[in-house]
Amino acid sequence: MTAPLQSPRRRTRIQQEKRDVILDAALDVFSTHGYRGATIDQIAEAAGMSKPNLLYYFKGKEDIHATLIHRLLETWLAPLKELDDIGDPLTEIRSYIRRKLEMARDFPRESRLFANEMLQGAPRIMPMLEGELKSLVDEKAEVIKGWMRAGKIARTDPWHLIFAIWATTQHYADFDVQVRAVLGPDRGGDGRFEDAARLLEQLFLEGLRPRGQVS
Amino acid sequence: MTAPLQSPRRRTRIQQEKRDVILDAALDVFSTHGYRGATIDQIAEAAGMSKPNLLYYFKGKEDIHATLIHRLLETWLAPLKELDDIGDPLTEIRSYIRRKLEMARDFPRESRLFANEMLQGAPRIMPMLEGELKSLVDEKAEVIKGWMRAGKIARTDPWHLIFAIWATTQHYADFDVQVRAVLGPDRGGDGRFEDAARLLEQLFLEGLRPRGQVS
DNA sequence: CGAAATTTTGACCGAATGGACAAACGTTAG
DNA sequence: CTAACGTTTGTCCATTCGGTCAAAATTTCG
Repeated sequence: MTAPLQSPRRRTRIQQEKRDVILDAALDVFSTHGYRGATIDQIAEAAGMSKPNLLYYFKGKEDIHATLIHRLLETWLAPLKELDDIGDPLTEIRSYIRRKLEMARDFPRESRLFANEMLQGAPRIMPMLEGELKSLVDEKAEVIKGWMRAGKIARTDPWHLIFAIWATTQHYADFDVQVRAVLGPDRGGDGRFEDAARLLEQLFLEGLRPRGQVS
Repeated sequence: MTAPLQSPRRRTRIQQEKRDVILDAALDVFSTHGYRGATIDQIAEAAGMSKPNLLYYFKGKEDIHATLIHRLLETWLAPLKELDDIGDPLTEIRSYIRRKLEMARDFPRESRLFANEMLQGAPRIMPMLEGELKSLVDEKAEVIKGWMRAGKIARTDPWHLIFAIWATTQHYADFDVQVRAVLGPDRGGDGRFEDAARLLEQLFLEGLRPRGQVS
């Protein structure tokens, strides 16, 4: 009867478990149908419980989605944060690409949830894009610029470089169906991520190899 | 009273016009909310007509969406088809990137409609992906392989190379909000496509510059 | 055990949804 | 003018939607 939702501390272990089950089911539904296309009934069924039961754990559709988005963003920016000023630039970039590609492989639903939000015009996370995300990217762009000034990598636009890394890696989560369909049953298996990694490493590392100007 | 829908030939000019207005409105709605998230009322309002009036021109929601998808696919594959065996490989690839980037700039809604379909698992165009698209990509991959064998460009996986071009260019349509937000009001203006073009050309052309093996 | 708290559910509600229909409106050619 | 055809809309319908509620079932704990 009492509402277990607002209190900062989740009480029972059951509550935490059920919330996780719901969020997992909701991630399935939201990531494939978007916010408006998803229904609570669908989520409830996927979570193996009745709709009122689900609404006992979450205030409503919006609440579930917000929780999901919030969780997502925490892990989403982690790889970029790790991009470090110390260490060999090209190694750093290769590591970043690797990490992003692993995320596309291991958390494709999260990637699609994010993509859906973008396609809809990011109505729920616009402030975060203009705030936290922009700050982080600007900061890392400065790091990359430093590498360019030092002649460690070729000069180019750091922001668009980051976009290119995002685009190419997330593509394997967001457009997974297309990738599989085009590669066919033979090459579309688990090996596609290694193949992608090879191509992307060559592309970015060779594309960024320093040349020309002397430091 | 008579149904003007099924006959292959559209009769009046009014019918053609109204259908175009509806499709334009529907493209807005479907591309931002996905199939399930879009509503006929929404489309009708965006098209400036009543719902029954809209349903006079199209059999239903499915019909509108199918027409839209069908139209989209015709123009979507055109750039890749133009990728030609004749001509300098690097120039061909640069042209292809340019064309794809122009499409992201000029037809972002079409790109988002396609992206939405992918996120949903491509339920309505799976056969086309495995058929027409795969054939075309396989064909062009052969062309690219020829260039590699001839030592014109560096050896790499042609399929994933194509994926990388798709991903990076369509990113500017599908993730437009994010790109704008991160670049900020100053750099997020119209110039972002030229900046993107520069980065992508450098990335792909330098990343693919032939080296090592002699032909 | 048994009482209190937690969890689950069936029934229900108003609003929105995709769609049907016939009546009304407009246009045009004889 | 008017009959025929094309176009538009108000009304209606069954279903689904997000969400509520009180009662029932279950768990927890003294």
